[in-house]
Amino acid sequence: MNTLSFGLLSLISHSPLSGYDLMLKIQPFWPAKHSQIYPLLATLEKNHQVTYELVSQSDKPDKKVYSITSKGIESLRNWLTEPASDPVMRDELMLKAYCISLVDPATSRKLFNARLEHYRNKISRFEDRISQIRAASGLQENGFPPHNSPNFGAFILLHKALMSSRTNIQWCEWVLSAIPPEEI
Amino acid sequence: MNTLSFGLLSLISHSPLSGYDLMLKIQPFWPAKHSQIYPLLATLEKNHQVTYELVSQSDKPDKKVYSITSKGIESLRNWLTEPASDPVMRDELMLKAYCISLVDPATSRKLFNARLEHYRNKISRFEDRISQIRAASGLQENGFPPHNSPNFGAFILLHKALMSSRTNIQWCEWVLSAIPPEEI
DNA sequence: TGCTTTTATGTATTTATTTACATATTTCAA
DNA sequence: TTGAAATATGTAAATAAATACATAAAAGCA
Repeated sequence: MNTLSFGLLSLISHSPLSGYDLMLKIQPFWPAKHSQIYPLLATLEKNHQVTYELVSQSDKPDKKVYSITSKGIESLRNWLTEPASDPVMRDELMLKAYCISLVDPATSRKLFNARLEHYRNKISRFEDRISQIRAASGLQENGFPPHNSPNFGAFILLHKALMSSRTNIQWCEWVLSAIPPEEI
Repeated sequence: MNTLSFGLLSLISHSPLSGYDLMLKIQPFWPAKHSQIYPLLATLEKNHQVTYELVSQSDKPDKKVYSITSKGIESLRNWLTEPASDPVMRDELMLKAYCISLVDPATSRKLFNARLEHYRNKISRFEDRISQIRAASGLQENGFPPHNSPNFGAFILLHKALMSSRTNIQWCEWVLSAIPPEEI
């Protein structure tokens, strides 16, 4: 069973989800296309880690909603006792940054401004969802959901995403401050 | 030509490097095994983006040292004008964090303490290398290498790595502060 | 009515990446 | 002196991931 399979199990452990919903929801943590997800769900079902229910929808196409089994929960508990492998980050901008001195300041600025936009767009979504969890859990300023609450995981992940985005924005702005302004 | 090929070109554009050196050097930006790198270098050479020189060593095995050609530089300049694709981050700890409420605080702590160690180990190496560049370029406190200097790229990348590591450490410590202490 | 988008699920093919297999030299430690 | 580790280069096989192919229902628009 590969990491993505455990990731799907992890999401399903919170609440039943369709393959399509899983595909959308797992993107921030472990990007994957639906073509990778559907076959893994079929395998998880074959191994009795999950079950699914066909749900007819009148407004949208029908779907399969997957739920975790007790065997699936057991798999997750076991997986959690093993150390997490190192994170893998692949960012084309890093490779471009290394040889950025080959091009003019205008070309350079474009790259970092685009990335700045990328992170700014993400940040507002994270802030909204943190507020939602705070409200739903009745938390004050610096409060956490309890460690044994399912909200704990989502809460700390949103904070990580928010902190990382803010740091990346700071970095982009710092880099842009060192690129000479375009002359007119 | 894929992203890794451009990454190799980008590193070679600073100074000639062997396949083995490239493999070691590219890890922080675009992890890759030597088995992926050697065939790409052969293709780059076939397309006249790089040339290599056989270098005999008395203390170590002989090696092929690759240098960039003017055609290679042209490829890089062209590539730099295209927008950088979105960064891809895959972190098993994020998937584990999402269902962390399934396990006891002790198991939970182990995961985050291990990750804390991971980032602390990285941070000291980055600080050392930033000092090296500062000294070599004769820079003061808040100074940058000039935008058209090859050092500019390495300098901003090291700062990004340092800033990200610090943020990740803060996040791990913040999470650990919310996990109940182990009872004895 | 025909066109696009979103939701929904799947398979086939190609590309990217990892792991394993293979070889060779030097240094260092048990 | 045998074995491990680092340096060095390569290929083969397996797995992971992306792209493309395929179908379909509903909604909204022109």
